[in-house]
Amino acid sequence: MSISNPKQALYEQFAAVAKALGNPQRLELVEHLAQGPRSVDALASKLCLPIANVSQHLQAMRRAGLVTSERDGKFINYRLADESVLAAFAAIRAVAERHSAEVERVVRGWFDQRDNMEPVSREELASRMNDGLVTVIDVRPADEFALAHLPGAINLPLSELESRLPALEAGREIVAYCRGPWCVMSFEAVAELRKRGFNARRLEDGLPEWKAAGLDVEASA
Amino acid sequence: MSISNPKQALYEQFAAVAKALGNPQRLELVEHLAQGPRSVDALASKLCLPIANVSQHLQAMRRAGLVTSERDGKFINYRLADESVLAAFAAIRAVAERHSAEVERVVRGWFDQRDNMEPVSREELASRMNDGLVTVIDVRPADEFALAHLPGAINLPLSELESRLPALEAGREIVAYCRGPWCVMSFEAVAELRKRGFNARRLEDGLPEWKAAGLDVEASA
DNA sequence: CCTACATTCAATAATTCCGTTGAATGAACT
DNA sequence: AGTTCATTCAACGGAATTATTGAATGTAGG
Repeated sequence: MSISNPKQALYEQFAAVAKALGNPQRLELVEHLAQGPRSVDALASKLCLPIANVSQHLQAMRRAGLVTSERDGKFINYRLADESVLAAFAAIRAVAERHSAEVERVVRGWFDQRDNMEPVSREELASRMNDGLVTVIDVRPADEFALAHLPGAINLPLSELESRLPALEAGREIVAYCRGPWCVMSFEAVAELRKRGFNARRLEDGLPEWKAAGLDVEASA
Repeated sequence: MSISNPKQALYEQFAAVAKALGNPQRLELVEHLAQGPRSVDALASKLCLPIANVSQHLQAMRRAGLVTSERDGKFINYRLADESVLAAFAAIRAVAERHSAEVERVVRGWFDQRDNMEPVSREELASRMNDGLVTVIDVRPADEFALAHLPGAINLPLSELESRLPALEAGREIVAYCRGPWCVMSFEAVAELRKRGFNARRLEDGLPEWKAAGLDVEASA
């Protein structure tokens, strides 16, 4: 940790950032924070982890400059430091996608039939939405939906999907999305919907990427 | 390492990639490999590290899918797996640049005067080169220069810079580049040239970024 | 002031990571 | 076959990371 050599000091800074991203739990925290600011407590219950554990991870990420925190009454809200953090996450994901047979394997585990599991791109969805050709469902929990969602999307949390299936118009194309490209909820939703005979596909990305691309989002009152 | 939960399995894959980048020495290896394929031995002597150490780092990176290796006679050449690795490195660098006061501090250590230390962008340099207005110097060691360099650049390794200064036309604008945006050699070169009264600036990026942008490179015979 | 509650801190143990050492492998050359 | 040389392997110790526990801090509200 000596600062003698400036070149080494630089690499250590860069490595510190990568190291802060080098943990599955912290990556999951990033994905949740990409939906919007959250308190330690809220994150802990989403991830089903001890609060102290989450707190420490968040502090580690703060030290590396990934997140910032702000007190709000009794709570402390963490948020992503800036868009570059999400970009870094995406870049790492891209490396993993190209290499890792494991990633492929996981995805295939969801779909026996690999045909037409291709996700819908942002651009494609945006144009279909304009034409009113598609029902967009947001499978995230209601609280995340309330903060921001795609315009016109209906909230159908995974836990309630089965019971609320009758509300969906059969035959109409359905596109499901959730937190991000590898958030498993939309995979599960599409698998479930297909099993029931719906014409369902997945949005390639999640809400954060949609927002980052400068497209409109809606918020509930 | 259990594969029970697919969501967790994904995050672990992603984390593994980030972890492989989360070490200063490995990042330096990435930067060198970005110049072109190298043997373990060549990398070890560039970084001044024990060979076994470098070998292990490279194997860790190979496990994470960052590099691939190929035997060539007695040597084993490692190379970056694909461009996405360099993109991930750049993304991490970007996070560090936004946050880290330390990064700022290091850069300022080189320049007392902060004015006109702004780097030249790729686009700007490309157009000036077309107009023949600028002398481009490549301050990397001769072997790296030989593999690939900017068209028309002259090789002036940092170690020989002082002795070969007379070869430079005074008054003409000089742009120096090296391995990448934070490779310190070009910082040092510019500082030295300025001290001698030359009108010198740094290219914002290094050779790998130039190549990745699809611009032309030259190679020596 | 006292309580409730969100968060952080401190201390611990289990695990993993890192660098070093010296031996083993494997290809090229004599 | 035997030698040389690049690389890898195996094993060790020290350092850092991680999850867990329980206590401490600090804010809000009665």
